[in-house]
Amino acid sequence: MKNECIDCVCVIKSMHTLQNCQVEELEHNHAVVKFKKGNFIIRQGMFSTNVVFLRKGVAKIHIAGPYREQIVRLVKGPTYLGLPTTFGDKINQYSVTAVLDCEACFIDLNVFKAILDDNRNFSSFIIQALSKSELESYRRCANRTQKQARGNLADVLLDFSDHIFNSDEFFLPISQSDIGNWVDASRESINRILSEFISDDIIAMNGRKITIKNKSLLQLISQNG
Amino acid sequence: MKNECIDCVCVIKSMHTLQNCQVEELEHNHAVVKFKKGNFIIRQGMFSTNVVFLRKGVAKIHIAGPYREQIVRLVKGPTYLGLPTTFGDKINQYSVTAVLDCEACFIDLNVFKAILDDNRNFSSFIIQALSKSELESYRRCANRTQKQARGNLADVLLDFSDHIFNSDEFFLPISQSDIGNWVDASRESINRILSEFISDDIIAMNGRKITIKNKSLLQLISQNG
DNA sequence: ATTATTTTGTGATATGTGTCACATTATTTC
DNA sequence: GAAATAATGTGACACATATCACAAAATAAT
Repeated sequence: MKNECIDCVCVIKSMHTLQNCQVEELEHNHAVVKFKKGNFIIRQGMFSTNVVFLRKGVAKIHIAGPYREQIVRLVKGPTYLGLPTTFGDKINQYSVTAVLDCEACFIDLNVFKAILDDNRNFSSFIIQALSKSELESYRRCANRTQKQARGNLADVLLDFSDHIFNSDEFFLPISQSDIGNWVDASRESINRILSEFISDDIIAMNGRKITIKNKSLLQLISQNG
Repeated sequence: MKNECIDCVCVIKSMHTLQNCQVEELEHNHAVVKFKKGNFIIRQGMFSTNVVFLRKGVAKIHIAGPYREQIVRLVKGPTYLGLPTTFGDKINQYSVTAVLDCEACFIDLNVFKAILDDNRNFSSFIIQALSKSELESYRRCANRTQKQARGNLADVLLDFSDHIFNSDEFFLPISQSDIGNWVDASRESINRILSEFISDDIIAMNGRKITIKNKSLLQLISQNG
């Protein structure tokens, strides 16, 4: 358990000025928790005084919409999870659920803030992370609304392949209805398009195992709606 | 021109620790520029070493999508404009266009960063602003995708009335096609729904002047899709 | 003022996808 | 390992909205 924080990516990245005493303070004010897939890591509406750092695993961020839960993004550790939720309010503004087994580090908010105050590199690291994240949501917005289901599903598959699993062969971590919810399509549409992709020999499916067989065509579909 | 920065909302908010020398440094490293409606304030793809603070006016943030420009949000001064764009990259990642006459303050990025480093209150103010902004985009995402055109248009009208103009009577600052683009509907649909709202006596229109006549009904429509 | 351009208004039609319905697997759960 | 629950497959159909096609206003440009 020793030196856990030292190994944390975000700590490493701002190591040059994060003093040993600060690392130690982190060390004594955090708790590493494991989550099996399907479990909540952060729950909308709950009171919280922690910052959460996702060390390992994949999780979905979802928020209560007017009718149903809406998945807004999928994240992969290592990354901070609860920054936007934690800074505005002490009540969590969205939920995070593990879609694969996860390991998360809960840091006391006050300790986190104190280190943020003491350490300019750390705070600028956080500012950059938040900025990137917002940019990403702009891009997603532009993509999702302009493409139709085929293109968005292609995007999701490419995202899994390129960013989450770094392989052309992977197990779908979420159900088809979740994919549908995420890209704003019905479960049935996702299913139909997947079959279509299979019969067009773009992918192969074996249960939830997906093999991308024609990536360039998939990229084309992703681009052309 | 003196004491311009002192009057800036963001400066005021972090005044307790922003030292006079810092304000002065801001004072000497910024430029206030006026924009007529329709003009670019920030242009995607352009090199920039400034942080932009929108002092007055209303502007739209839009980003190049796969097919067309996509409006992602409307903002009203006073607010920072280019934070996400400026921190990741020196190339602007999206555009901002004045939809009403605007007044923006261009601050040198290095000066801004230096003050950020020196001033913990200021940087935590920025972190909070970014967090809020990201939260907002989650919420918008959940709303837009789950509601249909009527509900989204109702949202837009309420947003104008409640947040931008603070009045039940206002001039639409953007065209119907822009509204359509923003809420992911066609110009024609927006037009038809507006007519519907008029004949249902929910709003009145006189050119671009809108009068909300039945706000509670509008709120109902906003909630129920 | 007169032309050019952008916005708005409205029908007719096409179409992508949602919804419903039900059968068939997988996967939990006890 | 049986029962219960959740996740898939796939057809038939409905429907919200996009698209196309023009006409009429309203703005902007010369």
